[in-house]
Amino acid sequence: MGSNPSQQADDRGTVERRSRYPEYSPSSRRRGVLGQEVVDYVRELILTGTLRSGEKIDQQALGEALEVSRSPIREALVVLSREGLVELIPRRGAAVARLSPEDIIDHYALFGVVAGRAAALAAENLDADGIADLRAVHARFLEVGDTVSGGADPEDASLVPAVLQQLNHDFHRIINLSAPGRTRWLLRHLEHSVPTSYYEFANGWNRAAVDHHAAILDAIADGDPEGARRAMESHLLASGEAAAAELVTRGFFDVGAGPEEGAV
Amino acid sequence: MGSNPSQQADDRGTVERRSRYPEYSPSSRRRGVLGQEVVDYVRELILTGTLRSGEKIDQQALGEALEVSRSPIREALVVLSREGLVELIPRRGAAVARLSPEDIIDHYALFGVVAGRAAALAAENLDADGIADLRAVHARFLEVGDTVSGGADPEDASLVPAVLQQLNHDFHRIINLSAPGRTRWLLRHLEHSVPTSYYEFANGWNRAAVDHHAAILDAIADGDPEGARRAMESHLLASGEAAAAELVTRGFFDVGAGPEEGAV
DNA sequence: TGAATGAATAATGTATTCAAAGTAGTCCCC
DNA sequence: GGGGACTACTTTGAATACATTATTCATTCA
Repeated sequence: MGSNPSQQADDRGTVERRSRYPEYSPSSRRRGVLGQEVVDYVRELILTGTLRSGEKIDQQALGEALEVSRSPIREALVVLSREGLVELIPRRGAAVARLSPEDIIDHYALFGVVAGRAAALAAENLDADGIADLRAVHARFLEVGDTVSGGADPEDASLVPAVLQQLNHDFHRIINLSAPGRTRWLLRHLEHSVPTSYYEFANGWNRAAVDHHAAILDAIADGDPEGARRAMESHLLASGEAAAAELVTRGFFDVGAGPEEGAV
Repeated sequence: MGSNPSQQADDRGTVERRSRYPEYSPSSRRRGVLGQEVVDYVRELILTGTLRSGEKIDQQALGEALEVSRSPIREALVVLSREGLVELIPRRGAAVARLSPEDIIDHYALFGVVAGRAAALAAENLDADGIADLRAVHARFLEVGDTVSGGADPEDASLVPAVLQQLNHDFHRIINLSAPGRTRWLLRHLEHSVPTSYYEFANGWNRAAVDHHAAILDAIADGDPEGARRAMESHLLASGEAAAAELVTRGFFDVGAGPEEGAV
């Protein structure tokens, strides 16, 4: 039988004393996309703050936690380094990138100018159906937003952020669809490589988002590219400020530093 | 090639008595950066058109050509796929991305909005020294540009594109330096992942570039962020059109032998 | 006492091996 | 003669093995 991959992690008795990496249950592990799976896992750890800024990433330990070899781990780290979430230093391994609040704000500003281009194009090209879709999403967005500020059932309220998140995503997606392929490609990357989605709608600032979206929608419906661009840019600038502030309060930027510096 | 800016060669100044020993840079193959070497090699092949659009990339053959194993090859392909130069299909391998002229134009437009942001910031923040540097580079640019149109020594003229290329790079670099880190990071990526630098100054359109640069310079010197942004955007839009046209004439977009393709 | 040196240890980068999925080509059946 | 299924070969993705470099830690010398 030789080397069976499943016999590598038979030592279940060995409680992971040093495992910094949460357990991972492979939903359905397909060959050929293992690296992508690792990317998603590590990105989640970084964006949620489980792995701290500057913290070293141990390839072997990570591989053991996910029960994969170092090959896909390595590929994943390369991907994340290209996203700017991981710093890769030759012969010295990988560490979580040290992002500052300014980086987050800058990132959103970039997001803004690119999404602004998409919005301008949408103002020029979006057809009646698209605008109708946009209106529908926005109406629902406004509705759910009012629910939360109207002191609704708290049990219900816990779901609100996720719903808003989804609606927000839909709103932007409709706009972005009228942009050319390369622009959409860049927007996807910019969206994924920042701890955006996790916190944007956790607090009350979605009220501002509603107003911003309204302005964007109006400009697009009016066929006003320049107005749409400006509205989208300022929307994301404000989002960036809010996100950075939120991340500060969550200690996202606290440095986890290198080895043996856990205390204090 | 020579472009190995060594990531972030920052704070090396910490005391270090040993720092007086000269650095030894092995011209031979350094371990630890093989992947990067492969990236540069393959990117060159793609951007110069040696590898055609859609052409399949054979990992093993590539590894034999470079005398490395498939591990660094694989990492390199992941990097290139994130740059959008290579298409990676699970279980089916890698192929040169199928870029269209529209993609190139779109890419330059993106470059434009991001570089436009940098230019706007430069108009706000660039100090007198920076503006002086910018003027100096531009003057030299203009001078060399006149040389070529003034029917200079043809032997000399063959060097002109490279010089213009360098001056162009310097011009933009000065501007970009006043942008925050994340913006510079994105600009670097946008610059590298397109067959820009190889052809931009091969023909006479540098005359247009001179005018554009002049407009950008004026706006920055005047402290006019919006004007600088617009000038930079239209500069890169024009550059994109020119680059796409040039690439068409060079057959860059001709489809090579891929899976179920070509076969005249 | 403290820095420098060198061995021991750990982790990284690269090569190699192995299993599974893809591809091509042939043969058989209709 | 054409189409589908089967087999043999190729190539990929992942695991393991190996070589080299970083790091740690104890020891020595100033």
